[in-house]
Amino acid sequence: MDALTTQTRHGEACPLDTTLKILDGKWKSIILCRLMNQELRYTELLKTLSGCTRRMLSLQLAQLENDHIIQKEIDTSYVPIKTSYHLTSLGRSLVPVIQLMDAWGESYIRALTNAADSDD
Amino acid sequence: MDALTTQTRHGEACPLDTTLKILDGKWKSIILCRLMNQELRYTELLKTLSGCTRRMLSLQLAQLENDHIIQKEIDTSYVPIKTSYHLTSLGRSLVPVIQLMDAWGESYIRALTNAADSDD
DNA sequence: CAGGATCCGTGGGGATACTG
DNA sequence: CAGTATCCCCACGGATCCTG
Repeated sequence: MDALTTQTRHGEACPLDTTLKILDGKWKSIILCRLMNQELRYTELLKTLSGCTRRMLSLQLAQLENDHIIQKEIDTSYVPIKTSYHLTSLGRSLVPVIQLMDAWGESYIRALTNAADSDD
Repeated sequence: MDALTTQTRHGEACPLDTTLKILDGKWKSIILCRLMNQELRYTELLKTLSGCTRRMLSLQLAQLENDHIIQKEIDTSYVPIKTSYHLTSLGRSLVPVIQLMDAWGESYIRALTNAADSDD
């Protein structure tokens, strides 16, 4: 538990905060969900993220790549350049964490729903 | 894995995103770390968060309370009002999630450190 | 002691246009 | 196709002051 007592977001690295930083950002988590089971192209990804601008997608992808969570593959062999994104091994190691967070979110939502039901 | 395919942050609830929203905020995660093993007073908490303004602390605490993660106790029995904060049962259910995220962050940092070492 | 109200700056993100 | 560059706005958060 001592590792959790660090200062956070203002000085030295706190492991928990590192994780949050990597996951945070308007589209990071859903992008990771999308890439969890498959490789995807930039435009493919964009189409699955309704509401996300290209600028935003670029920024989020750049950050994830910079954090070594995803990797970009560029195919310049023919004219319309094709790029694709897939998880790195580090990115894959994040999957169980994401799954637990997702599971907790689910039970949280359920708990609140039940509480609301039994309330009024 | 289907639960992870929701749209995120713009429409209906996505469990993973729910978790991120609850944890996100400049001081949320570290506040939870602080309250993990003990109940703390407002000022006590503030002292452990160097750089956090009182306004910020109030906002973060209000959000956590609103999300039913922490609970506030007010003691009006004597003049300088004393309030204290502690985790709710929902908040306690978050602890294992936080621990996994922290553990992953730790291994992530280690991985990057090693990579940097072997690099240059 | 534990906040709330107000004022204000600044940077995150949208819209749009341009490029290899 | 897959981005980058520019402009611009508003919401987040700091500083300061007020209150039960």
